Amino acid sequence: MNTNVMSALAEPNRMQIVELLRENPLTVGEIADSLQLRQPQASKHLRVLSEAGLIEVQAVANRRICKLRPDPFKELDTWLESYRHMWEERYDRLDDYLLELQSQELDKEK
Amino acid sequence: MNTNVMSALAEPNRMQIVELLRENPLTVGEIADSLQLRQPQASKHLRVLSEAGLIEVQAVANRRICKLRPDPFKELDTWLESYRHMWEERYDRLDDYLLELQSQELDKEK
DNA sequence: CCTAAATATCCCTTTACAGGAATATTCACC
DNA sequence: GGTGAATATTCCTGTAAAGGGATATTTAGG
Repeated sequence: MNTNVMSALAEPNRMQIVELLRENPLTVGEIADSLQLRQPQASKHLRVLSEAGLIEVQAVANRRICKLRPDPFKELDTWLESYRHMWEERYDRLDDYLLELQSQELDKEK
Repeated sequence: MNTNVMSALAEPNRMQIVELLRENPLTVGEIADSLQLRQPQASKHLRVLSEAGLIEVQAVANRRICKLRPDPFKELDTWLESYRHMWEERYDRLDDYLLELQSQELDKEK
């Protein structure tokens, strides 16, 4: 899985930006206002989100409209797919593992 | 969404540990070997994963068996749910937003 | 008890990154 | 062309976190 996406989302302000943009696209200024960020910090966070492919930015006059890109979310969803069996089926291979460890011990006896 | 989980997964080695543990539980030493990590670094990464709730550790003699916990993955899945409409339905409210911006302009005219 | 294996912790150094403040850039509009 | 609004960029500083190395801790086994 792409850790760039993860680190982009690991910063609380950026996570909030993403959750804001879930509703609808917003300009840089609107984002800064909503989250009580200074404009330069908002711009910096948006750049990180953009480089991670999480948002795309469209210039309209002297504003930039930011909107989410579906791709990284799709990828996250696909990635999660391989973990879903953990809770969808019974999944606790710990017992098996303990047995396996034990048999390794037996092997060493020889 | 919990950014602790995100930052835990943002570190490439920890992401690899998680993907390793998807297969089956493993001891600290096995993880270190698999990923060519020195044992102290492996322990440190595992502590971070543990504090984020991503793994649980069970002591068996002088080994620690690490296994994934489903909860954070479930939460991630739930969180993703609210983004799924982006690709499952047609979702491009940019046009709407541009119209909205325009009408704000018109308001200013007065 | 003593030893070796498995693991955790500590200290140190380096690096990445977030925030603050100032400044540069771009654009619409008069 | 000059002005102000929206945004980007730069520089600086502090801090958190990762890796390396050494050491402490726990446990089984002789």
